[in-house]
Amino acid sequence: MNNYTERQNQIIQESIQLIADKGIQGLTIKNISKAIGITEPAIYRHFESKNDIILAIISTMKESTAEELSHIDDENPTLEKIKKMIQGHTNRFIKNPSLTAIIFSEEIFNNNSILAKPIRMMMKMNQNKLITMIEKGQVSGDVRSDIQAEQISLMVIGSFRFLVSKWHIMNFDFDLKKEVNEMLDAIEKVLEV
Amino acid sequence: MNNYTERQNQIIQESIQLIADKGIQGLTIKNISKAIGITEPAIYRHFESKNDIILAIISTMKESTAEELSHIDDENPTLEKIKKMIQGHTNRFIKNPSLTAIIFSEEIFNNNSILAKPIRMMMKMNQNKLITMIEKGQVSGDVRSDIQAEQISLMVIGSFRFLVSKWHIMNFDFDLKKEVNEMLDAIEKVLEV
DNA sequence: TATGCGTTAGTGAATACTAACAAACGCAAC
DNA sequence: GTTGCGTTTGTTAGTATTCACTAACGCATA
Repeated sequence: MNNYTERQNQIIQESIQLIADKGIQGLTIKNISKAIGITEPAIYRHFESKNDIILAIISTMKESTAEELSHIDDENPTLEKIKKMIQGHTNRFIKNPSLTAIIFSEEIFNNNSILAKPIRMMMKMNQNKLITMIEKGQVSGDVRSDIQAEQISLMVIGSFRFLVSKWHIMNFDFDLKKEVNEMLDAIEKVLEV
Repeated sequence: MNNYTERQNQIIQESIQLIADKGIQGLTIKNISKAIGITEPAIYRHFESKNDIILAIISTMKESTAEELSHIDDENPTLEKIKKMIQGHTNRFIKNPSLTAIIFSEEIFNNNSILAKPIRMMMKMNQNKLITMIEKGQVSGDVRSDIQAEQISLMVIGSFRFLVSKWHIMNFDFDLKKEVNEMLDAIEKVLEV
C-alpha cells in the first residue's frame, strides 16, 4: 500500500483521529502515544519529529485521494464520472469520518510553510482533474458549454466540501450518503445541456 | 457599535489577525500582548481568560455577519439579492482579509463544546436566511423550482466558501472581486428559470 | 552480538494564568 | 488650585503545567 511500517501507519491513523476529535491543538506526542498505548519517546523511534508525522499525514491523504481518483475510467459519460468520483470520496469518508477533519481543512497547516506547499499542490491536482473532465464533457456535448469549466468545478467541489464540512461539524449526525445523492441530483439538473 | 471597550476590540482584532497569520496555535496570550505592545498580564485586565477572548471573537463575527445581512432589502429580485449578499461579504473580506481565516473555518473551534455551539448557530442562521430568500424567489418565479431551495443554497454558499478559502490559502494572491463576479455570473445562469 | 523497539527520567522552552505593586487619571473636599 | 483617594490599567516576577524532544538503559529477536 505505502512505504510506511505498521507502527508508522498506526501513528498516522491515530494522529488523524486526534485532529478530528480535538483539533490540531490535540495533536500532541503525548496524545498520540496514549492512543497507541506506548510511551512518548517510543514515538521518536518511528518519526524524527512531530513535523514529520504531519508530513506523513499529508502524504497519506494525497496518496489515498490519488488512489480514489485513479478508479475513474474514461468510458462513462461525464456526469456519471463526476457522480462516481463524489460517491467514491463519500464512501471513503463514511468508512473513515475523521478524514473529513483534515482533507478539507487546508487552513490547519497553512501557517507552516513546509506543510502548506504539499497541501496546495494536492488541492490544485484534484481541481485540475475535475476541470479536465468537465472540459471533455463540454466538447462531447455532455455538459453545458455556456459556463466555464472552472466555474462548474468550483460549484461541484464547493458544494461537496461544504456538505462534508457540515457533516463533520454536526458530529456526523446525518445520512451523508443520502444528502450527497440529493446534491448530485441537483448538480445533474444544473449541468444538463 | 458593540459593547466592548476600545482595548477589548483591539484584542479581538489582533487575535483574528493572529489566527489568520499563524493558525489557532498562534493565538497565545504572549502573541496577543506582543501585537498590541503591552505585557501578558495586562490582557487579563480586559478578558478573564483566553476562552473569553475566543468567545468575543465569535460574538463579533456573528454581529458583523448579521449586520451585513440586514442591509439586504426585500425589494430586489431574488438573484439580485443573492448577488448583493455575496458581494457584501466579499467587500468585507477584501477590507479585512483575516476574517476569512475564521468565518469559514468552524472546525478551528469545533473541539471545544462551549465554542462549537455559537458557531453552529451562526452557520444555521445564515443558511436559513438564504434558503428563505430562494424559496420566496421560487414562489415569485425568479428562481427555477425544479431544485430544492436547500440544494441551491448549498451550491451558492459552498461555491463562495470554497472560493474564499482558496483566496486565503493562496495568501490573498488573486483578485477576489473579479473571481466572485465570475462565480456569480455562473450561478445566475444556473439558477435561471 | 548487533539491531529494533520499548522503557524511565529528564531537559529547556512555552503555555495560561496570578500576586503584588505602581503610575495615571478622574473627582470630590478643602 | 491643590490635596487626597479610589479606580483603572499597566508593570515585574512568579506559578504549575504542558510542550517537543533527548539520554541512557533493557530486552527480545535475528
